[in-house]
Formats: sequence, structure tokens, C-alpha cells
Amino acid sequence: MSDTAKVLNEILVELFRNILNIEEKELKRMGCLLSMTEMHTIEQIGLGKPQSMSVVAKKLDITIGTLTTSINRLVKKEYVERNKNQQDRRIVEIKLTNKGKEAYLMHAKFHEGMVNGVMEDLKIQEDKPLIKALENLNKYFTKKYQTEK
Amino acid sequence: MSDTAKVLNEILVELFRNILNIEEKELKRMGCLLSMTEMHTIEQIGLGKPQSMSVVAKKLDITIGTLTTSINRLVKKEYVERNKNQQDRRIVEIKLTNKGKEAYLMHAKFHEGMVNGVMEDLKIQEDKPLIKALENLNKYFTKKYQTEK
DNA sequence: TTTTAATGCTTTGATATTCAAAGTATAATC
DNA sequence: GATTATACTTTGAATATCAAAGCATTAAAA
Repeated sequence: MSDTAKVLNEILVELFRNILNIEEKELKRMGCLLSMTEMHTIEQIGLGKPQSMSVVAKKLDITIGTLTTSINRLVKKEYVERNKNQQDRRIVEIKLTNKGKEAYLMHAKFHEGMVNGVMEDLKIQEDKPLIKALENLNKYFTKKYQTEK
Repeated sequence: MSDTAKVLNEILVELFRNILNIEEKELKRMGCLLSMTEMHTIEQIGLGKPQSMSVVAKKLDITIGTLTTSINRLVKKEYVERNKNQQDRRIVEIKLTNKGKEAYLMHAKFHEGMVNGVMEDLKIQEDKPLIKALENLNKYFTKKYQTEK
């Protein structure tokens, strides 16, 4: 294996495996009582218009059944509101409560801080090739992921 | 947010969140019946000398209790062997069976293929600055992670 | 050398996350 | 009006996780 391959593999093995753990612990340290799964659900529901269960489940790549239990919990904890669509009463629409919106913004802010921290430490503000390479890395996996669903 | 920040954030949000899913699905597609958690446990036990429960638990950053249940399953599925240390009978040593070693090697090979795929697609075999940047990225998070345990 | 403390692990009880498959309610089609 | 399709919930089961209590063994103290 070349040097590049070794570093890439190390990142695939170590960093990617730990990043969600890092984030969850960091959020806990800040007094946030949500798991990463819950936070991602909140993230996907977003601040805009109410979303149907199936759309959110698809975005999160989980079954609707799984999402149902997840939303049950978030409703009980008062982060999410659940309503039937009046035009088509089969459809369940979910949206963030004020508490949910707060959590959303806190998470967004946290991400911003995380990214700024990385950039300051690494002094990569002006590193165009790195941006390009990371973009490609992201596209590579996103494409691979989508085609194999 | 700058361009670099946006790309970095996208990666933190999308790629890192999905990479383990991608890997697990890919392994399933190849006929591997292990979850990523189980595969990581196998990875940490490794091909060398038997390891104690506490050492492996520390490497995986889980409690020994969690590891016990995990190892129970891997022993039942015949990927891992469990024995008491003869010098100090409190210590439980775990090691891979032949089946476990096979899984280890398959996973290693899979990772190699993954990395080669990325590199071929991105044509970054000779990209020294990228290696450096990725190394730094990895170090940044590893350091952050360890100091906050 | 007995008693006490420390260590290493397992068990227990609880919660979360996940899926597949069965069930329910509503809408669309025939 | 009966049948089929859609959107979701419920159920049953497996995995993953922790904290706290329990057990066995070793080390230390009395």
C-alpha cells in the first residue's frame, strides 16, 4: 500500500468510525440530551414546511417503522409535532416544535464551530486543492452509496 | 461560511454519517453476516496474541459489560475463542478462531479495495499535500477525541 | 494468616435502534 | 360497492449500549 492509501485507510478505519461518537459526547458535554440518531432526525425534518414520514425515512435511509418509534420518542420529549394531512388523511406530517427548532440551531452552530476549529488548526482556509479533493471524496462515496441502495 | 467550511461541513454531515452504513451494506452484499460493530470487534482483537477483555473494550471505547455481551455472540457464532489466563485467573483472554481470522482478512481486503477505488477514481496517488491535509484532519479529531474521554 | 480491598469480568435491568412482517386506516381504481 | 394500493403503526425479534450489582480471584493490610 502506498502512503496515500495508508492514510486514507486509517481515516476510513479510525476517524469515520469515531466521528459520530465524538460528536455525541461533545453534545452531551454541552448539556444536550439527544442521541445522534435523534439529532439527525431533527436535522432532516428541518425548519421549513412539515414533512411526511416516508420522505423523512427515505432521507435517513431507515424504514418507516423505525422512524415511527423514533418520532414517538421525539414527540414525547416535545421536540416534534405530529399531524395528519387534511387533504389525505393517510399522510402523517411531522415538524419541529420550538424546542426542536432550538435543538436544530444548536446543532448547526456546533457544526459550524467544529468546522471552524478544524480550519483554524489546520490553516486550510485558502487550500483550494484540498477543497476539490474533499469534494471528490464526498461525491465518490455519495455516488457509490446511492447506486447500491 | 467559506467554501472550504461548506465542503468540510457537508462531509461531516453526510459522508461521515453514512460511511459505516455504506460499509455494512457492501459487506452484506458480499455475503458477510456480521454487523459493523462485530467486525470492529474482530478487527481490534486482531491476528496476534490473545487480548484481555479490558484492553479490547478500551480500544473500542465501550464498557467491559457491553463487550461481554458482544463476545458472547461472537463466541456462539464461532468467530472468537475465550479462555482464562492461567497466571491470573481473573483475566479473560479472547482471540480469533480460524473463521474469525478469515473475516478479519476479508475485511482488510475490502478496505484495501475501497481505498484503491477511491484513489483510482480521484487520481490522487501522487498528491502529497492531500496526504498531509488528511493526516492533519485525522490527527485533529483523534486528539480532540482522546482528550475529551 | 486471616481479613479487607482492589481488580477483572459477568450478569441484570433498562433504553435505544433497527428490521421484517402483520395490521389499520384511508384513498384510488375497477 | 369491492378490490387494490398507499401511508403509516404495531409487533416481535435481534443488536448495541450503559450503570450498577454480583462473583471470583489476586493483592494488600492488619
